[in-house]
Amino acid sequence: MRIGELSAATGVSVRSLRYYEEQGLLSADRTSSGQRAFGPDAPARVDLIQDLFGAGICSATMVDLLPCMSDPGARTPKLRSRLLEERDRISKTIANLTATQAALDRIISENNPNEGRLPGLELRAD
Amino acid sequence: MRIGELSAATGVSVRSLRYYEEQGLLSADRTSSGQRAFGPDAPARVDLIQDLFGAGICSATMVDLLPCMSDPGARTPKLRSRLLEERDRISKTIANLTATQAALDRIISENNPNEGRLPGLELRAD
DNA sequence: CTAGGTCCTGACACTAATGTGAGAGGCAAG
DNA sequence: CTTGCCTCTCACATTAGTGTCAGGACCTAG
Repeated sequence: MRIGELSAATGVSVRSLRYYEEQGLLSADRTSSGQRAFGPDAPARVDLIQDLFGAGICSATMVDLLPCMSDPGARTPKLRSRLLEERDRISKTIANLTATQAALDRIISENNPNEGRLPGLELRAD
Repeated sequence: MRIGELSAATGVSVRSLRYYEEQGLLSADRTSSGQRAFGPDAPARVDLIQDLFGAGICSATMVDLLPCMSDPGARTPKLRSRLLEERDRISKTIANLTATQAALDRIISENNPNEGRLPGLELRAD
């Protein structure tokens, strides 16, 4: 699979895919002429990388974590504690986001007193 | 309240406070000599700003949103839809994070088969 | 063989928030 | 007045991921 195909398959830019490889998140064989040749599980790998990026995990951390994600045999105590640490960080982020979302909801309902009411029964705004 | 006090009160660096003011997130009077003088609600405002930053809302968006957060009278249809949009974005982020957290949990339990077991009853690792 | 589309590397730009440092001025205590 | 700490502005650096451009090499269709 060439890089353009992988890009099309995942929706991730060619530039980013090269970056992922550079960071050691993604491995690719090379053809004799030097072009990248990705294996069939590359798209799933890219999807996973994107999810982890979305969770705010940086590439350096991913480099540490990824080996033990696909291969439980790669577990070490340090790696396990690293996983727990990240899980914790995500938990805290979720808690913060949930609180912020609740705050926004409060503001939204203040700003829109008709929320959830039937049309035609709007409150007067003034 | 001078900038150093506000920094101490909130745990946010002086540099960041100046940045918040520059971005229009935070207002400060000036003394005749040009030093910033923050009002008594500045700490709460800074806390709010920090929460929103934590939720991944950038300063430009905050500039739009903040006026209608403290003042429901500032509501406009555009502002309301902006609020809803951000609330939605946060919802999606929470969903993604929750999924990622679940994935990490799965990996953690694979990596740690003794999770939740009583000490002394560990499974053999090999 | 050639033309067009794809790929390569390398380098520089951008964003957004924050760090850091320089040089200058403010202000309160001794 | 001086000393020491705080503040001011300006400006450049950093981080991480991504965009974009340049110059060159590859490869497949015609």
